[in-house]
Amino acid sequence: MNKHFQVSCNNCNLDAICLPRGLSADEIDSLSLEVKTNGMLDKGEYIYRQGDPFTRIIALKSGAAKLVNIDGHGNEHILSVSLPGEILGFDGLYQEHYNCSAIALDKISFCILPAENLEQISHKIPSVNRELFKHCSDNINKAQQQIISNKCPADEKLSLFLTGLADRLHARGFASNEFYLPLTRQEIGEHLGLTLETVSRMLKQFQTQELISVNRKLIKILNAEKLRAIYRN
Amino acid sequence: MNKHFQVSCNNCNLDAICLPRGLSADEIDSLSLEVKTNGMLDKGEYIYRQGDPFTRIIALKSGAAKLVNIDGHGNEHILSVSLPGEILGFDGLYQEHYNCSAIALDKISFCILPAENLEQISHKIPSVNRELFKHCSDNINKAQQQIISNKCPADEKLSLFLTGLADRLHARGFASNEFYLPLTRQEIGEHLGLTLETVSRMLKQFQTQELISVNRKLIKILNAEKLRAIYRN
DNA sequence: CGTCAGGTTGATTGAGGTCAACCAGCGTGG
DNA sequence: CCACGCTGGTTGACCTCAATCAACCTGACG
Repeated sequence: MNKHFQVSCNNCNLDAICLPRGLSADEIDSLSLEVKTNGMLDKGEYIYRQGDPFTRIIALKSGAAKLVNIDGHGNEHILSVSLPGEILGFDGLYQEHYNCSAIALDKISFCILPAENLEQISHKIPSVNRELFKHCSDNINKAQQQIISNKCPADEKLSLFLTGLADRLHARGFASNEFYLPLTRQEIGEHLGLTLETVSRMLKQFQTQELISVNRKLIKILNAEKLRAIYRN
Repeated sequence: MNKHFQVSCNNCNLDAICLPRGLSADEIDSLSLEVKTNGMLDKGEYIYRQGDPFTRIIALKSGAAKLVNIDGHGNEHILSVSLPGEILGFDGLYQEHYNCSAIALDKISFCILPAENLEQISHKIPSVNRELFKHCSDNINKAQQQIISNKCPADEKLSLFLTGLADRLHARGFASNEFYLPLTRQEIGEHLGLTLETVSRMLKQFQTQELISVNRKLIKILNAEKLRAIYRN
């Protein structure tokens, strides 16, 4: 029975968050056969590029990535930060070309669902189809939250960003009150619609309020309640 | 052969934009059997409500709708304005509850794809499955564009909003240089992240520059080129 | 040790929010 | 038919938050 010696869906520790969520053992087995599990990239490398033809859906296994769009003015926008268990690439389905670039923030590993297999997998395993839709819907929800949080003041933006990140890390079994944030101040700003100076000042402010402590890119949340409360006013 | 006397996918004038896009005649026939085509609502009525359990996907047939999310502060955010041929409701798939309310801006008519039929349709007609994914992806793309355009100055926001609307109307065969915008200044502001006063001032500015003319909610685009150029700086 | 990217801090400015007054159109009821 | 109130819209004065510009600091690395 031990057909798969590599780490794959059926022995992956992310099965509760990633595509296999809610699938039977048999279904996960079938899924595993279609998924390539050997994606690896170093920090700064591209998983896919804005404008590239759509060739695959990606499941992030370890590390983190950013989705970056370059607009008509040449300005970079970080649309989202992706964590292990999240599925990237749905943005490319509509126009058959990716709408943004996915770039590794860390050394990352990931699984690949080739576009040409998508239809048959969906057809063969209806529950995978359902999960793909759910992840797609999750992307819509996250983007909508992003739209909303982009309209609030700088301190609330940063509070939402940090607590949101902590929650997502927690859901994946990582430490959530102390984590390494693999983004520069510039990048945090590009994500939240702020300048790097404002990000720096807000982080300082949170530190003097003893809500967090910051050591370069290591963030420690000291008072999660009060940090969350910033958004609620 | 004339099995369907009601307006349905196989005799709908939106087939090139809506779900039937790219389907064969037979496939459209099968799809028609699963879709309820008799949705009707008056201005201000809810198609679905934020928090409601996910029960259906909606295809807007005529009129316009807004997607509204009410945030933790009680503030309304208009996530998008929907036009005929667009598919609403994917936001509810992930959590099995709608993430926002869909509200008629006009007298509208729409088609309904009941959630309980979704999986079997997708399975029976793979090309419908593909189209559903594409529309889902389109939603992601539009949300991402929204995130980006929310970061630019007020005049660029309004320019993007008006030209984007004109383009979408044009693609649906409507007049695109003169249209009725069924939103108050307040609502335009809630969509673009501006106050109603700023919206009013920007509309005025565009009028004095003779880019548009405004009569209450009737917008006439006088100089599309220059209007577009505002975004490009 | 010099260089350079990333980060902090301060001074100044400006776009857009806020507050407030006022106006236009419109349905209602005396 | 007009007075009334009400919603939506416009306009002006003022203020605030975060952008901008600039100087300087820090740690990593060749």
